[in-house]
Amino acid sequence: MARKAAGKPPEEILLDWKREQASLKARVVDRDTEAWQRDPAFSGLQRVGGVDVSFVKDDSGSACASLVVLSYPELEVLYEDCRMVTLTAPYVSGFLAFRELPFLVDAVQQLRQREPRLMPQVLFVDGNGVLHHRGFGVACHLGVLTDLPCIGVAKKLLQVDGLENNALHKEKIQLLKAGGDSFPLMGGSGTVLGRALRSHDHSTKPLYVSVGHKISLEAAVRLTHSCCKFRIPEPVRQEQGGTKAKGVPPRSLRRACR
DNA sequence: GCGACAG
DNA sequence: ATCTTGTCGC
Repeated sequence: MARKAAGKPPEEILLDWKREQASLKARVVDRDTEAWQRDPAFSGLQRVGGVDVSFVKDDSGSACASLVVLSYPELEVLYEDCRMVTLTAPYVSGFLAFRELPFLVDAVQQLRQREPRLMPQVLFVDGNGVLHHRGFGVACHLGVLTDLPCIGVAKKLLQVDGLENNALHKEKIQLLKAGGDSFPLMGGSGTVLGRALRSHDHSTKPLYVSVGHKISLEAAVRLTHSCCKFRIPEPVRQEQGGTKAKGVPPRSLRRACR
C-alpha cells in the first residue's frame, strides 16, 4: 500500500515544464559578473553556500531541504537551515528542478529576510547547470530565480548531447592525476558544457562541474576545487551531514529542523 | 529484451 | 539518490 504511483507525469505537464525552462534559459549569464571571480585567490569572497534536498529514509516524499553558508576560505559554518518538506513532483531526469527547487528558493528567501548579511556570494547546487538536456539544469534554474551566482556539481555524468560515460571517457578520468585536474566535456554541438574535475588528490571519481548562473566555467571549476576537503564540496557535504551523518562531526550550534 | 537513469 | 527496482524509449 501507499504504493507510489509516481511514474512520469503526463506529456502536457512535461511540455509546460519544457516551456518554462526555455523561457528562463534566456536569463542565464554564463560568465563572471563579480570581481572576486577573476581574482587568483578569490579575494573578496567571504561566504559560500550550498543547497540540497536529502531524503530521510526510503520514503520518497519526506525530505530535508537545507541551506548552509560557510566562511571563505576557512569553510566554517556561519548559517544552517534545515527544513522538513514533503515532495510532490516525481523525479524525472531533466526536470529535477520541478521537484526540489521551490524548497530551495524558499530557504534562500528566508535567509534574505532574516540574515541578509549572511547571504552567500555563490551557491553550490547538487545537480547540473548548463550540462543538461535543454541547457537549463537545476543550478541555472536556482540562479535565475534568486539572482545568485550558482555552480552545478553532479556526482555522475548526465549523458546528453553526445556525452557518454564510455571507455574513452574513463580513459580521460584515468589521466586526472592530482586534485584540481580537469578536462572539458564537449557536447556534439561543439560547445563545452562543463568539466570533469578530480576534486582532490585522493578521489578517483570525478565531479561534473557546470555553470549555473553568473560565473564562468573556469572560475566555477577553480572554486569547486578550492572548496573540496573531500570529494564533495564542503558547502554541499556539510548540509548532507544534517541528515546523513557521513563523517560530518555534530556541531553544537545546529538550528533545529522546522 | 536491453541499457540508461542529474537527484 | 544508495547498496534497488520499475519504467520508458530504442
